[in-house]
Amino acid sequence: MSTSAQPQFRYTQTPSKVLHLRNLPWECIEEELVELCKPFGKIVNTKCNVGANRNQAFVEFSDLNQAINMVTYYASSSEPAQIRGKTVYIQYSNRHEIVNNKSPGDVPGNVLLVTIEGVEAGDVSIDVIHLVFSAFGFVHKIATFEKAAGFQALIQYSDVQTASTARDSLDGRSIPRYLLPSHVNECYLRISYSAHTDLNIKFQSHRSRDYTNPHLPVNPTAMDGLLQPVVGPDGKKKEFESNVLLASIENMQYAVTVDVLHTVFSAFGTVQKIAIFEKNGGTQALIQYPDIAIAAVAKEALEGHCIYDGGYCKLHLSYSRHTDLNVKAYSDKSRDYTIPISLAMQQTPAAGWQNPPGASAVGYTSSGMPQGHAQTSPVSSWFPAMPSGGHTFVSAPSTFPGQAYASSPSPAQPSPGVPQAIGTQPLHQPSQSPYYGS
DNA sequence: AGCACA
Repeated sequence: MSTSAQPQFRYTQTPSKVLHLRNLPWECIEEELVELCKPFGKIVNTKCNVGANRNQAFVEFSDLNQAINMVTYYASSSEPAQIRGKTVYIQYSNRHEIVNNKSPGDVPGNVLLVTIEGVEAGDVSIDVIHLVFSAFGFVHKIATFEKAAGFQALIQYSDVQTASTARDSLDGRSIPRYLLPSHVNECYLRISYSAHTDLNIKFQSHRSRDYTNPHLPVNPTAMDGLLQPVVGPDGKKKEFESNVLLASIENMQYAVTVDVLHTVFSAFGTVQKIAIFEKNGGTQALIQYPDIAIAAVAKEALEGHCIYDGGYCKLHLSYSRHTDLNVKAYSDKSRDYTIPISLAMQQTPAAGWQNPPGASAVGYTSSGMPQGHAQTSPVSSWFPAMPSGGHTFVSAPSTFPGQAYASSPSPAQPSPGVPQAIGTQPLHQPSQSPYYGS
C-alpha cells in the first residue's frame, strides 16, 4: 500500500489527456470550456453539454502533461475553476480520447449550409431566405445553388454563435407559407454547418448576395429573376400602380411598429421608407419600395394576411398616390432606410438602435437588410425551443422597442403572433433571453 | 457534483 501525501489524489483515476468537467452551467458553450482550459495547454477536442442535465463536458489536451497541470493546479488552488460563476469540478476522464461522432456538418462554423426541401429553386427567393435568417443576426452573405441534394443556400454570419443559434432554431422548421408561392405547401429547412468561413460573392444577383458590400456590381440578367413574378398569369387589367403601398391595419390588437412592418415588407425587396399614421381611428402605413414591380409582388402576397396569428393586425393593401415619401429618418412612426444609419441616428437619436457588427455599409438599403438585427449581447435573444402557440413571426431582435412584444401573449390571453400560414410551428420567437424563457 | 452512443 503506497501512502499518498495528497489525499485528493487517493481516489482519482489514472491521468488522462481527457478531462471530465462537471457542474457546468446549463448549455455551457465550447468557447467557455476552451477559455478555462487553454492556459494549461493545447485543446484538441471538446465535447460539451453531456449528460442528462447537459452540464458535463470533456476536454482533450494534446499532451498528457497539460491535463496533469490543470488538474494539479486546481487541486491546490484556493480559487476553484469557474465558468459563469459556477464552480467546475475537474477530474481525469476514464477514457483516453474523445470519440468524436461529429460528422463534418456538425462541426460548428459561421457559415450554414441550408437545404430547402420540397421546393424548386425559383420558389424561395433569396430575399425570403435573407429575411428568415436575419432574425438571428446580421447576415453577411448568401449564396444559393442547386445540387443533387436539392435547392441549397450558404448563409454567412459573422460568428459561430449566431450561426448555431440560427441552426438550432430553424433546423427542421418550415418557412412560413405566406412567404412562399401558393403552390408550395411546406418547405423544410435542413441545416448543417459548412466548412466555409468566408463566401466569395462576385455579384449581387438572384442567386447570391453580399450584404457587407453595397458597391458590389449587380448582375443585371441575374437580377431579372426577381421581377418575374410581378405579372400575374391572369393578364388582368392593372389598376393605378405605385411603388408606394398604403396598408390599412385591421383589428390591431397588438402594436405594429416600424420594425415589424419593415421585416414583413422586406421579404419582397428593399423597403426604402415607412410611415405609420392614424386615420379615421384606424392605423395605416405607407411603405415605399424602389419600384412598382416589387410593390406589386408585396401587395399581392400580403393582401388579407395577418401579421399575427388569430386574425390580429390584418393587412389591406392598395397603391398610394405617393411615389416618394417625405419622412423623418428615424422616429417611432417613420423610417428612412435610404439614409445611412449613422446620419439618421444623429438626426434623431434613439435608444437601443445598433449597427450590426462589422456592417460598415450602414447606408446600404439592399433588399430586406434588417439593419436593426444586430445582436450585440452574447446571449441570443431567440428562444429556440418554445412550445407551439408562441409569439410573433416577425423577427424581434433585442433592439426592438420593448412594448411591441412585452404586450405579446401573456398566458391568459390568446397568442398573437404566429402568422396564420405557419400554424403551430412558429419560425421565430422573440424572447429577451433563452435563459428566462422557461 | 460523478463519465459521452449520437
